[in-house]
Amino acid sequence: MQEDLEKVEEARDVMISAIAQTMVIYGVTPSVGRIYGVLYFAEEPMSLDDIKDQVAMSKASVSNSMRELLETEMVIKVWKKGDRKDHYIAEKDFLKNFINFFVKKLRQERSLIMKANEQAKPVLEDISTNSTDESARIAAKQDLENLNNSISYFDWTMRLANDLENGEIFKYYPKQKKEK
Amino acid sequence: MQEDLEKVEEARDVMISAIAQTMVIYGVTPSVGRIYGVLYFAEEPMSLDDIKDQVAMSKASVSNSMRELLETEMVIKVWKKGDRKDHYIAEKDFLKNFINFFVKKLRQERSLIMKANEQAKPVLEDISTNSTDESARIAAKQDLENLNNSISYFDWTMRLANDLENGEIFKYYPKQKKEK
DNA sequence: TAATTTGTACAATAAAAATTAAACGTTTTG
DNA sequence: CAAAACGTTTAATTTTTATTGTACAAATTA
Repeated sequence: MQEDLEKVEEARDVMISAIAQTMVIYGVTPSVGRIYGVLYFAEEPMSLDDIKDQVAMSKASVSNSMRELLETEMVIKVWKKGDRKDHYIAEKDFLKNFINFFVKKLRQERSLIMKANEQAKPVLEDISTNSTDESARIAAKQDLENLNNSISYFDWTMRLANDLENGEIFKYYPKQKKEK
Repeated sequence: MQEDLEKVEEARDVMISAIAQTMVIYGVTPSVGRIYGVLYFAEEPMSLDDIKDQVAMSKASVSNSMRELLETEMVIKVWKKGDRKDHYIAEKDFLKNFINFFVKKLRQERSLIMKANEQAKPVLEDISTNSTDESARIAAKQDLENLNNSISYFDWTMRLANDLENGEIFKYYPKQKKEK
């Protein structure tokens, strides 16, 4: 059957679209998602030009997208002997991708808020104990409490992030569903 | 001290900016983040107009932002007796917000991919067993394997999402850091 | 019931982001 | 060493997204 290969291609396109849309949910551009999808189904490493042809984008765009995918480690670069071009393959382990992506966000979040907290905390502590303005004292105390709550939130997310990263989480949530 | 209140205001602004930036990481617009930040530090429920004045945006914009914040349950609507306007307060529990947001994304992701899988699976199964075209059979088999891997990925994320939602996760990752 | 107030919908505008074409610096090849 | 091949950078363009002003419907008030 000549058309069977085409049918497989069609099925792949459906799945590639779904993968791209999924990635859009998490904030990447549709093009980046599409490229990852194409690489996901590629039977062998693809060069920039291979990808460019398949997704019909400019080389510059593909190059930028690849940088993003490499940064998040959803794609890795490989060398093909005898070929000067860079080649790329998709990291197919969704769980690994998910964890990479997610841990990065959690750390970024913590870093942002903690930086602000460190700036605000001494000011608020000073005012909450020393100010002669009662309303300022009250406001400062309230804010300090919120601030401390946020710290314990990060304590929690960091425990989660660490266990996601080092695999401890799989003690509680094993990868393999029990067969029956 | 007259200026102490101003210092508290400044400290709040720093933290509001950090909160907004954090939310941007997770894909919301800076304006939405800013509004949440303002509500986070509000001492009482605020009306649309209150918010509009404080963030210097159009009423339409604030209204749209509120819809988004209500959908993700980061903000809730409350009624103030004797006032016709709607009033809003921020859900301050970061952990709750995080879980809400996150579980939603995981479910959305699963739904998208599963829909594509359901479309592709029967086609691929047919080809992989019945096709007379060997290369099509091989490709289809390969794709089916990937597809099954993705299903077990979702099995995992759904176990996690459910436990996040129903609080079981706190058995393994308790909220309170042990005091010492 | 007419006049106000409130929140939202909608079309138009403004702002931001992604995409491209062209130029550039490196590296490789002949 | 000159020419060609790669991949990236840059500035300009296109596309997308967010924001606004205006108009509207529903509810309230006088």
